[in-house]
Amino acid sequence: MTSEDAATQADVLAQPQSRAGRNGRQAATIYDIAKLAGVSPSTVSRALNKPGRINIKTEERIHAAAKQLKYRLNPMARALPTGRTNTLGMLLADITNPVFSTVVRGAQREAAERGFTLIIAESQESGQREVLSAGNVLPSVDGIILVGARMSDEEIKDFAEQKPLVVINRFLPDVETIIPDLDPGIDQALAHLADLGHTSIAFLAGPTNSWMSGARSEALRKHSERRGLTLTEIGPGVPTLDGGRAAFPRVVASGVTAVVAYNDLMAIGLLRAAQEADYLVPGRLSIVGFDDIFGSDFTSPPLTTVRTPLALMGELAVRRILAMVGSRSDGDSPSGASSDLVNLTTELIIRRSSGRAAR
Amino acid sequence: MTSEDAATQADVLAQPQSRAGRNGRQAATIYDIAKLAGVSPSTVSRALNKPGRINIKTEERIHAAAKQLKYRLNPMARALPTGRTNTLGMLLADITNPVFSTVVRGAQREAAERGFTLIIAESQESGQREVLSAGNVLPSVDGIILVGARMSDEEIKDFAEQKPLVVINRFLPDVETIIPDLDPGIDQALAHLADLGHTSIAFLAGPTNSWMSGARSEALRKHSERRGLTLTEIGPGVPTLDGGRAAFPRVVASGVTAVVAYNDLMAIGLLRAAQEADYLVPGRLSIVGFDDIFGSDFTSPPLTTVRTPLALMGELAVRRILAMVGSRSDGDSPSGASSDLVNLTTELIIRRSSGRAAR
DNA sequence: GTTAATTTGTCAAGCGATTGCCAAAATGTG
DNA sequence: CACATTTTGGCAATCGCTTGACAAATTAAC
Repeated sequence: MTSEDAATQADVLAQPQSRAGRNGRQAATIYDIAKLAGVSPSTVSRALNKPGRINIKTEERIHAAAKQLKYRLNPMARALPTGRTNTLGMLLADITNPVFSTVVRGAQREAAERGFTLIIAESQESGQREVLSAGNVLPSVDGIILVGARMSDEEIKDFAEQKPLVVINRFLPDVETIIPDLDPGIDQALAHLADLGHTSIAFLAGPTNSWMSGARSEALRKHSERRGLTLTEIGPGVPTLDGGRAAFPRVVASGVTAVVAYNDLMAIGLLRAAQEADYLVPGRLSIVGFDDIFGSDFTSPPLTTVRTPLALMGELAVRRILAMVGSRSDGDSPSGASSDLVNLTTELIIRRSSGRAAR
Repeated sequence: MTSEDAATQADVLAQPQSRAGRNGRQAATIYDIAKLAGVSPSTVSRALNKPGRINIKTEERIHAAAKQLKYRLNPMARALPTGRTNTLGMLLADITNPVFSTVVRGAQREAAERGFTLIIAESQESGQREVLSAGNVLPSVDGIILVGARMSDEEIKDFAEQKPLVVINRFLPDVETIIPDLDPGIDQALAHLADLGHTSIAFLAGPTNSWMSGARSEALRKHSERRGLTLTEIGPGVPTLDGGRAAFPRVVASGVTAVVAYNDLMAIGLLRAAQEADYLVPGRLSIVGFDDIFGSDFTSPPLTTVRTPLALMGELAVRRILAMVGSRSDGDSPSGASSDLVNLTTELIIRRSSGRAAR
């Protein structure tokens, strides 16, 4: 056995264990291209990434070879030396909730447009699971978007130190956040309710660990005081149809004529409970939701709700992250990334679940 | 200086390492652990992946070091030598459609449970864009799930040769597919309609490039013939609320007393158009949808629809892919992966958009 | 025609894991 | 106590791509 034979055999052994198993014609690498085009791999890499760095003719030859071999860059392999994965992670509290699907949609489209891939993970409303998931995706993404984070401020900050991170629907000092301006929508809602003669209203709160529920409660309190309305808080409750449903008895007991729910899901749940109890909406009870999710205009009566620019928020989150990622290496765009040309405002959508107050 | 001192000092040295840019204390690697534990990197790798392969005491020491450094495995780095990414790609025709969100939910949960990550991409109902996305995610996933694929059979097969692939809601020979059994639901729907005195019904078709639309049309035709019902097909149309809305005039013109729509979105759109035109549902027109998406029971009247086990299908898709991935290397589970203990059946959910036929 | 400046492409060292092969250490056997 | 086994851990190559440093080739300048 000559040494060449030995090499050959070693070579054979080194082959990735019969990777052509059940399926899998092997993907072409830059080495294959290099061989075909008669250049070195590094030249291929340059031809593909730094147009102009090498001779135009070889560049063309390389591109041709790449096409011929149906070359596809391996993102994992690229990620190793560069540290950039071109992937973003999005953590949702609950995929089931249409609110989140809308945010995902906005984010996904924006990410795709910028050539980024979106990974999604769900925490199922648990802070613990959230920390876990975040940790899991962390190494494989360039940035993380938290939607309705359930973990603690410290935990979030901890992650924010490791990778660019933006939080949707929750405020945190020193962390990029995306929060719509609640004031216009809430003010309109309260004005609308006051116009209809309501003087005593209730807020159907969401989970305690939801920052946004607190914010809505707060804003509601502020504006109702200003308008001289009485505000009762019912809850906390789970932010789902069932959560809204379950609150119905307490709503009735509270004696209010109007309810603003933490979100549309709860509003709709409440609405249905009311209907099942032949409790007229809006005759005896006006209901206002939050977010204007898909389907909130299907109900009967269609839901009056404070619309939140969900898709836009997802989009914006991606843009922010990308700005952070970029400025990390390029040091290019002056850090004024947070300057929003976009205005994240809320507005009241009046439909028919709100009406004149019963007396 | 004893070796313990050395370890301690190594500990100190292992700190910050100044690579911190704008953010980013550097993630610990197995090399860091190795240094801290006083072993070689390969030993660390073994300790972490092949419990029992090394001495229990060193293994413990390594685990302690890993915890101390908050070690997190880098999936990219692992993917390179192993070829396995622990990531699955899911391609949707349209994220906006609640049908798809439900499938995503099922898939995401199952994937998470099995320790896999889900990447999602959207083709926005375009075959071209779909091929592109598929190609893009291909190198970074262990398998691909296509939901409502819009690309050609050949293109799908092409991808199927490169990576494990399963297709939801579309049939293709020689490719793993997940398709619910339409017969029970459709038969029930037709029986229900016939019972109510309808003799002439219409199918509101979806896009031509949707295999599922064809399948539903086909099954409808088969069962209505058997029952002696007249079936008209209206369409094709876009599978959205607007698509359903747009079809209203043609439905009226066709003179049928009942319509089965390609999906709930179209059904709901049609329903709303009818209401706006004061065309009574179900008084003058009965409407049956498909899928039972979120919100289809919110409408008024609530939608009668053929339910599809969407979440289950997503879940199953993940299980299938995982079985394929597994059998590729392990050669473990006998290829009877396709044996479904699960039954993917459809059933009619009777609500109030269907009623006695007008004559 | 010689030297300086510029282009173009190759070398080789990583990135963070995994793994076959082998040597040293520990254990068992007669 | 010498020798055969089994454990345990390290070496080094590899996955596919990027990139700083440098040499060869080409072009420009004098």
